[in-house]
Amino acid sequence: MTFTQVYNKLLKHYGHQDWWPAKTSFEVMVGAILTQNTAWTNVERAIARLESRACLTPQAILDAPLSELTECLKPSGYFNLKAQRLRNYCQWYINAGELPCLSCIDTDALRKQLLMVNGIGPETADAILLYAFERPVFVIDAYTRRIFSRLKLLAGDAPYEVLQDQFETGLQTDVAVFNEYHALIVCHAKDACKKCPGCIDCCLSYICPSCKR
DNA sequence: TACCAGGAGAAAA
DNA sequence: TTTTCTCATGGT
Repeated sequence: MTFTQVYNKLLKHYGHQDWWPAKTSFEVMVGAILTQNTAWTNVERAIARLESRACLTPQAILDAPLSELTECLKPSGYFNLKAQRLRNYCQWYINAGELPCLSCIDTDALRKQLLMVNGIGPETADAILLYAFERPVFVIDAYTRRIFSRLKLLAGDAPYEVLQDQFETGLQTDVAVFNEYHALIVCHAKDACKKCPGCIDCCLSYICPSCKR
């Protein structure tokens, strides 16, 4: 099976996902940081708290007392860590001139800048690049490693950039496809057999070796 | 009760 | 250089 064939099967099975679930590009950025090792439902609560306190702008996040910021972030877990990471990101974002200036920067250069912000790793940087800046970069997450190593399309333990390169060369360079594909992978992973975390359901013609479903 | 969730960075080996 | 530990809440 090829990357394109998997994509087509997932799309046919689950339909369009309409990602990223956010009202603004800055909200996408905030969500990308808050979702680190955290279920999205908890991130939604934290974002709602930020919004209710008018803290959903970069300057408001920097101006808010740390205690208020951590209080907003509590539902998403790691609140002390994420408060600092969010502030680091907002400081960089404002200094860099925000969306109008950053939109003019080459994707590779922008990615390097993002990775220099403490708290922004490869996956978070790529989620921001793809879903907020609409750049054609493929997001590799734990689900992608698990599913595609089981399909024997990837080596699950390979470095992040190696896997990303394999995806990007195996697909047409298309922001819309990269956007949809990652969303479908997450959707599929959540839908997979609950008794056997990580197994792949029948829509990919794979029988879980543990549960024999 | 235990485990997992849309990771990243620091510390230890 | 690679592996392990820490951060933390909420749902199942």
